[in-house]
Amino acid sequence: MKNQDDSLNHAMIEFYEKLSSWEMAVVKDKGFSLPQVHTVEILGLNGPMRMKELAQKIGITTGTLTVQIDKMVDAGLVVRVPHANDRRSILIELTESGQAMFAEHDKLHMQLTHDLTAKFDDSERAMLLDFFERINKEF
Amino acid sequence: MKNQDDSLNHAMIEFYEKLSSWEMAVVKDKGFSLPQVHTVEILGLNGPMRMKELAQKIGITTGTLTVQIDKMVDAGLVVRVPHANDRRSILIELTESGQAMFAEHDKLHMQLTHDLTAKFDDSERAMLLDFFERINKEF
DNA sequence: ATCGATTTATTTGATAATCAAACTAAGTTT
DNA sequence: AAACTTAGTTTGATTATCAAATAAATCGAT
Repeated sequence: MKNQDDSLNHAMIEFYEKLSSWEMAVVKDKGFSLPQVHTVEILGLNGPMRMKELAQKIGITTGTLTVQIDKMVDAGLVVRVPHANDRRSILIELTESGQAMFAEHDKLHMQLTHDLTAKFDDSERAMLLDFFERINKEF
Repeated sequence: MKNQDDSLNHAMIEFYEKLSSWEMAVVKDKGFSLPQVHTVEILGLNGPMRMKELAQKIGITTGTLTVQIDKMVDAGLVVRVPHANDRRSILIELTESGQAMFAEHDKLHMQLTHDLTAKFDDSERAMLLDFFERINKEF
């Protein structure tokens, strides 16, 4: 099934490109930069996280992230808290204001998700969720 | 079904974040910048495109894109060709070398897609493709 | 236990990406 | 044809990014 694999691959890439473009547009409308929103999004979904892990998830170096986090601390979005077991590490955590920003951004995503799957029936939507969860597990 | 909608939304975001992270890592390994690969990817999937359309898809201004395309022309990845009907516009088109880069990058995506859906059976994979295509159509 | 190697985060200096605004040229409208 | 809009480029300033150097904490192997 070479052709179908190709189609699936390209459909997936197209989805990624479109979501990426949507995200850029949404971010620019608000007063925040893409890395900042990205950070809020990741912390909101996964909870507090070490610098290194966060940098890997975003796909930037820790040096770059340090600068970004500095700005976000100044903006009151996140705080640095010491790591319980490893004194080299710190955890980056959303403040209440950061959580509010996550909630607001998440709402936009929710609306988008809703729109994109408007023509799906309940069982299809459940299947789509199952597919995404299985794919994410493999990642 | 508020909870399920939430789950679907977050699974979708998680997928996007992971794909985004994967893309960053892949790009950095090669000698090219993210915008360059992004451009090649979009042109490879959609064919030649005007500056404005390309900028919108990437999510940057045309001013920024002009600079990027300059570099990519120098690198031999793309060419500017005049638009047939509108002399204000130009089309950005992949060169052979650009197409080769797309093919190589696409291969990596293909491998990823394959790995992520390794545990899917044929009918599930077909359904996933159908879902993605319907979602992309709504975007 | 201790010394060397590794890991974590930060800092620094240089480069690259980005934007907004001004500009040129080509199309569109009235 | 004059006024307006659109497409792409240029410019000047800002921001993001990296690689490499640094400092502190942990780990590992003797």
